[in-house]
Amino acid sequence: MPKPTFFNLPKERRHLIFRHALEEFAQFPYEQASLSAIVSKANIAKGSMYQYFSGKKDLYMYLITEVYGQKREFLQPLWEQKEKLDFFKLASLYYQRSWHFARQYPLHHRVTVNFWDSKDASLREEILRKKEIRISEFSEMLELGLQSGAVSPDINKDAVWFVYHAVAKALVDNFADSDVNAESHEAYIDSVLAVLELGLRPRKEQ
Amino acid sequence: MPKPTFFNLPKERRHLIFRHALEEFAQFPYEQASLSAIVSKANIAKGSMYQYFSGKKDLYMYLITEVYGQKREFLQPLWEQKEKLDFFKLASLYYQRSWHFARQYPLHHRVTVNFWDSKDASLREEILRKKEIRISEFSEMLELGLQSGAVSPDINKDAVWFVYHAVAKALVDNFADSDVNAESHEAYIDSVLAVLELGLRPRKEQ
DNA sequence: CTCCAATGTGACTGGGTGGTCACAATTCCA
DNA sequence: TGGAATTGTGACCACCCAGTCACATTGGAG
Repeated sequence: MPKPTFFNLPKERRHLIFRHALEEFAQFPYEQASLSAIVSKANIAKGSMYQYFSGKKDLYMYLITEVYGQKREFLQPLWEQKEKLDFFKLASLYYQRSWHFARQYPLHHRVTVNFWDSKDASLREEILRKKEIRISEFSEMLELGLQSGAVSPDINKDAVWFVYHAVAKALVDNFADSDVNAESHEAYIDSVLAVLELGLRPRKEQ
Repeated sequence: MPKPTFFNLPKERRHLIFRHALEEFAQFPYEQASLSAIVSKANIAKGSMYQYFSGKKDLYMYLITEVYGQKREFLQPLWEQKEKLDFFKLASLYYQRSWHFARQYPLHHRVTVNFWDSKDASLREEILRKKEIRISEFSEMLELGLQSGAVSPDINKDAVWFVYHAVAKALVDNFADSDVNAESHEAYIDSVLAVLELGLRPRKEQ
């Protein structure tokens, strides 16, 4: 939690700090990121930083909540359509939009990736908390798919979550910084999701 | 490449170094791992290390090739059966065995995970090289599946590779250190692979 | 204008890092 | 046994880090 002093700051100064923290933690995982580098690039005295935050981890956690908050806002519109669309269409939109977020805010994206990959023990619980949220959102989506009959009732739900989570992570991680053009990557995302939808075994129907 | 001196060493001393390097690089990614910690735990003078290796990265690359060599040996027997088994059976065996490797040699496994996740520019090319190898092995497997008719010809091959790679990575990474019992995790692996085989959409046949 | 609280500052501390080097110990062969 | 080549050593260097603290600056209320 930032100290009260931080919130008294003019918003441009808060922005300055946010921007440079974002850059540093996008480039390096928590342990390798350097507070000294942040203050030096932002032209802020080291001591000032410690008037705003109790330490490196405090700054980091502030950044993380801010970044995830913005990501949530970005994805929000999608959830409002969840009743109207079938599972596969919703999944497609969801992962398309996640990729667009990564594309539009590459620094935010890299921060979340570094955070997610972090092995630091004291960060694990926060990571697990966020994972729980994702699981429950996905479960809700999947449940709707099952009820509507779009998704086969024979499958193992945990396994489905696992597969989608793994694939989505790879889909976003691996292409955020590549210079593929948007339409072709959107098509690629859909062809990956088609594999999950139809399976590898040939289908006799249709 | 280690210096000649290293290979003149009695093998128990080489083992000593290997063991402690393994532990350190299993626990920390390259940048965070400490050469000082390795020499101190192994009771070896810092200077000696620099008689064996030209630096930290040299030691690391030696460790990486060693670890991947051992993993390759471990998975070798599987490839000899590739002509006899169908795609899905082979995939199951392959990922089962990968998991067993991670289970049996957790330190080796963690080293490979840290290596794979590394963002260091000078390590990237080595990572890409290893990725190419995996891709070509998998493509071979998939081609056999297509020829035998076990795999639908309508799918996008790149997308299939992508999906399997992502899922396999998650499957091994996330459960290597958990204390699940072996049989139940083997079953879980198969249920995840079943999702990929059959797809989420209900099948009318059967 | 005065005074005091809030904010800004950067030299400094203690600790860690990879890498070096002058020298000591050992090994091996003539 | 002598002497050269190989191997072992740890104090030391320059650098970087998170965090501290005594002090300077600012700004607003009375």
